[in-house]
Amino acid sequence: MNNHTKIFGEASTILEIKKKEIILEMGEVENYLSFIIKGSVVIITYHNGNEICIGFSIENSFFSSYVSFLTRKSSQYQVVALEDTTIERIDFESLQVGYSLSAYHQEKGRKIAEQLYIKGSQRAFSLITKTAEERYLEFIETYPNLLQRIPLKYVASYLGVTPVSLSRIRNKIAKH
Amino acid sequence: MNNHTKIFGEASTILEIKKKEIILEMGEVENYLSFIIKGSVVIITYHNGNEICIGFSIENSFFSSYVSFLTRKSSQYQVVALEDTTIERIDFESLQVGYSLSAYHQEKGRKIAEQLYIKGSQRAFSLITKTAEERYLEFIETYPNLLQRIPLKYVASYLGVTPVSLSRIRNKIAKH
DNA sequence: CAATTCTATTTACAAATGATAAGAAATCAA
DNA sequence: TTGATTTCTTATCATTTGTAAATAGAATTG
Repeated sequence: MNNHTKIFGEASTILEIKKKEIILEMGEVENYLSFIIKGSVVIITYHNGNEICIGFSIENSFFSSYVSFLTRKSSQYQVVALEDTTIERIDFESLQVGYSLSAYHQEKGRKIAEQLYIKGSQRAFSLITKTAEERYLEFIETYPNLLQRIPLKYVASYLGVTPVSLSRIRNKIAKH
Repeated sequence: MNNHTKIFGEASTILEIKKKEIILEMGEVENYLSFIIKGSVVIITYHNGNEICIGFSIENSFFSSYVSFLTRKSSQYQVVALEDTTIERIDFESLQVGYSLSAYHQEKGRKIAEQLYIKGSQRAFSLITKTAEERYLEFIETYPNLLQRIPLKYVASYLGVTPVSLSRIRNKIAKH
């Protein structure tokens, strides 16, 4: 990963994270906007004792507990590395300094917000319009081979179903 | 509405829309980012012949078929006025010109994207973590008295259930 | 390598939601 | 206002999904 050109410029830092390492705890304020150079992370929350997967990010995409980052309030989510992962990240203050320096940085910040909006919006669209089975097939399209890289239980809660239900869906599809 | 200070400045226009009027057709490219001065709009799509409500916007909030607006691709959504509505809106080109003129405009654009992200993200969170009943109660909290202003069927599909199911939920709540 | 822990599947039953149809209530338009 | 249309509720039955428990399979750790 030596040929990675920094996304955020000088103010950012490169970080290596081991698999299963917690990048952000629930309740903390998210202080970073991050870009994945290699690996994958999952954003999780807990509800009635169940682990619920809010979203994944893989190489060449941004992640953050972004609402916490934007609002400076404590995060509803935990962020965990699913594999050994390398990220580039910039802290909130440095980013604001960047914004204040130039329209270029403002534009970059806007485009990241827009990109994250598009991703989140497609998620909500799927949850509303599609069945669990359709969402599973869509997941496979969107994240080819991620299925082989991470535990199924995350995929299940990401799709909004239990692991048991996902198992039934996979079984049904396999029978075609 | 004469005391409305323009959000987008000179390049924007004020528009009055009658109830039930279609502001954007499905398949068209969204050319505006809009701010509601008075009234409400609903963003709709159709799936398997069913009308599905993607989201509402009410006075003092922004709306757009935003993914279409950002990507310049045809809109998956229709936008309709739920009541007689007054909006201020700016077209894509003018907004880009604004962006190119100053960091101030870039910042404004970024903040709108962030605000829309936060709204969308809370939606997905609710769909994943909450039951239909909980989402209904949350809806009432988020949009007090909107229930009295618009047809229930939109609320149902917004919550991700059928009108029949919503009716059962309301019945159950009323019995407490 | 063995033991332990974590994941995934399967089954049986319960609960929630969907589909359809019928009728009541509300809204709209002439 | 009156009739027509749209919206909302209720009932029935089918389907999906959830819960719990048992088991099998993987992965991890010492």
